[in-house]
Amino acid sequence: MLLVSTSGRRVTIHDVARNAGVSITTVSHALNGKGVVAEATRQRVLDAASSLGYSADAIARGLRSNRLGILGLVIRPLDTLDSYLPVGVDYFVRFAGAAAVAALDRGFGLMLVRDPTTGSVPGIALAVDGFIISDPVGNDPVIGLLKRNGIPLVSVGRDVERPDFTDWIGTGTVADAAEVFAHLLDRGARRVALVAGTDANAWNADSEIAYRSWCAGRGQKAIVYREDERSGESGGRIVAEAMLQSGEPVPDGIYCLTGRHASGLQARLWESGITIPGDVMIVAGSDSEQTRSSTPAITSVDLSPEETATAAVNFLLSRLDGDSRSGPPSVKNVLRARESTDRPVV
Amino acid sequence: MLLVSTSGRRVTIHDVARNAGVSITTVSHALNGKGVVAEATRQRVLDAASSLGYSADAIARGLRSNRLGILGLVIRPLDTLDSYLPVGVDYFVRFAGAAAVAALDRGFGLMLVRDPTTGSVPGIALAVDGFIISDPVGNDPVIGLLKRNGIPLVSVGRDVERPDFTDWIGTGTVADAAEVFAHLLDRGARRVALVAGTDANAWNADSEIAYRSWCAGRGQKAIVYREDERSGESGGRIVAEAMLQSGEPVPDGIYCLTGRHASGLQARLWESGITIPGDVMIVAGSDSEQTRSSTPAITSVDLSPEETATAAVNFLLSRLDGDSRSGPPSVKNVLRARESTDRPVV
DNA sequence: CTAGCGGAACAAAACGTTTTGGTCGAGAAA
DNA sequence: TTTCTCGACCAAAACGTTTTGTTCCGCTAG
Repeated sequence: MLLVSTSGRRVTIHDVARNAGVSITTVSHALNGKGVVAEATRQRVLDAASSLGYSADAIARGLRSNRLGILGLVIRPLDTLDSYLPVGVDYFVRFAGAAAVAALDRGFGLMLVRDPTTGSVPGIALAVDGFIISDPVGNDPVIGLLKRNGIPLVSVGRDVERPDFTDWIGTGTVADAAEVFAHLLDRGARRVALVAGTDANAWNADSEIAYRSWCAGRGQKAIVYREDERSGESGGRIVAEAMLQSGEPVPDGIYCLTGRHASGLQARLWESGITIPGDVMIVAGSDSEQTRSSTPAITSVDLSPEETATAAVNFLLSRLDGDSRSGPPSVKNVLRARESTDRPVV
Repeated sequence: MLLVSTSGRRVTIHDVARNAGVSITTVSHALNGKGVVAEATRQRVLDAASSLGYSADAIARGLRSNRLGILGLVIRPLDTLDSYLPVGVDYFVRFAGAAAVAALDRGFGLMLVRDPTTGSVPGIALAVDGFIISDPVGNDPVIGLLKRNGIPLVSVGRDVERPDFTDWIGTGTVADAAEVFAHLLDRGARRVALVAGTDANAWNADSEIAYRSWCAGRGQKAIVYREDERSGESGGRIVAEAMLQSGEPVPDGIYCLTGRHASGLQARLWESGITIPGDVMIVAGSDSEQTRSSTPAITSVDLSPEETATAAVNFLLSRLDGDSRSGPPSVKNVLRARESTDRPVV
């Protein structure tokens, strides 16, 4: 005997119950392994469920158990723009994509959300199970909003002005910087400059801190340029211009965080007769299509977006499971050496 | 008098009702403009709601009205890869980002979903209000699955093997091709080749159709190369190699759909002493960081991801509103002329 | 023989909405 | 006066689950 669902409607737990000749309670228990059901009954329920193609309605389940099965993702650097123009797109699409995959693998969906503090947020945005905030700015209002609403969250990169918030994943910024400086030093650089962005996030802040302390340790004067992330290659050219006009000798090693800046910077220096890596070596802080395809190709830090995203998802889910002990995972990035620093080690 | 919510719990419609001294029915009606409520009462309810900071629970609403407030997005070309490696990242991140923004603006969230036909899908994926499928493959199983489940969907680019499915947004593929060929012809190309990808989507298929019919119209022999999208720049080099080895003269105009192929193709030709645009002109079918930053910069079709995504969201939402008349919007792309075709018009 | 226990099942409550189908008056039409 | 209509409001059902509390029954310990 096979009673099909009552009508053309979605097949519900009631249909399964009727089919298996038990109550809906028993069905729920059998399917979720909750109560105590006889093995024979359990089998009967399972059979009925699968033959009917039943799967529990996620919304109804969400209503009852306050678990929707969705994670929210806010990529803050993309919020500072009017449109989602390609600023370090390479990194962010890989990050978002990998986060989606990791979430899916764990049975969750991933919802892309724009800054939920501006204007009206779809109510659904605050109904998700937890949030990942990528690269929060200082004292980030998004973190404030979510905390106020009691929504679990985890960030990628710390909030530099919120020391009490510790649920963030380090992105190896300081270690990366150290590796870059060592790389440049090994190849003979003696006057290393830093080109940072202007967003108030941990990447910029911590890179600069690492740089200054490295300078201090070597007795070198710190040379720091800052340029808006959004300005892209032309911003890199502006920095190059500033270096050329500064009256000081051009640095012989440059750590330029943003890939697009690095590309423009290199192009401009090249045009003014400076050879790379002969006269100046350049390292970009974020590997991208651009640093790979520049001529010469630019040595870059591969920020491991896939690993970072997966770690972020796992970290958030462990928090959701009530595990508040486990510390944040740490991700190891790797420096991709290319022609822009292709000099013999001294 | 201000009665606060009963406890530390979420503030519900009951709290608002109690505060305003009306029934929850009236609150619901007042807030949604549904029934008929006296203006004074409506005000009272609105005040109570805002003073309590009430907003309806999206999940409960979803359960009752079968509207979750989420749109699903599946970017098919990203599914053919193991990881979300940067294949035309430029286009897709802009597309996904713009879709998220457009959805948010209309009060919806955007959920990123991987191919829901493989493995177990989170139930929530099938609970969303509608789907956007970007660049479906022929007879796409994802479209099949969604249709079977009665979930509204819209695709970007048609399913080439599903002529009965008409809810797709054209991406101007044929018009783009025509413009490209005219551009090349105007600048003296007489032997134009097409380099397509291998994915079974409309972009590849329709571009080739347009190309062959253009060839037929001019009595030119069609020269078509196909190369896996995933192979990136090295794939472009492989095609260049094939052209050089073919025994035939190298084409004097090349329409290469994938940006990364175009970049590698150009580099390889250049290395073998062929000048661009002098000997060969190249046009890429998809504008990207790469085509912009190649040397020489490559003339490309700007696929207008922002406009396309916005159109897709609007189209889907109009379908959700039950408007089945309005045809799909059409998006106009623009050809960005650069150095790779910088020859005088003959 | 009876009280107690525990396995197996179920009825009903709960989650927070929206919607259906009322009730209750007051004024208009007959 | 009676009947209708309509504005204003509300009680209860419904959405599809999960969870709580209960019942039933057979068995064992006393």
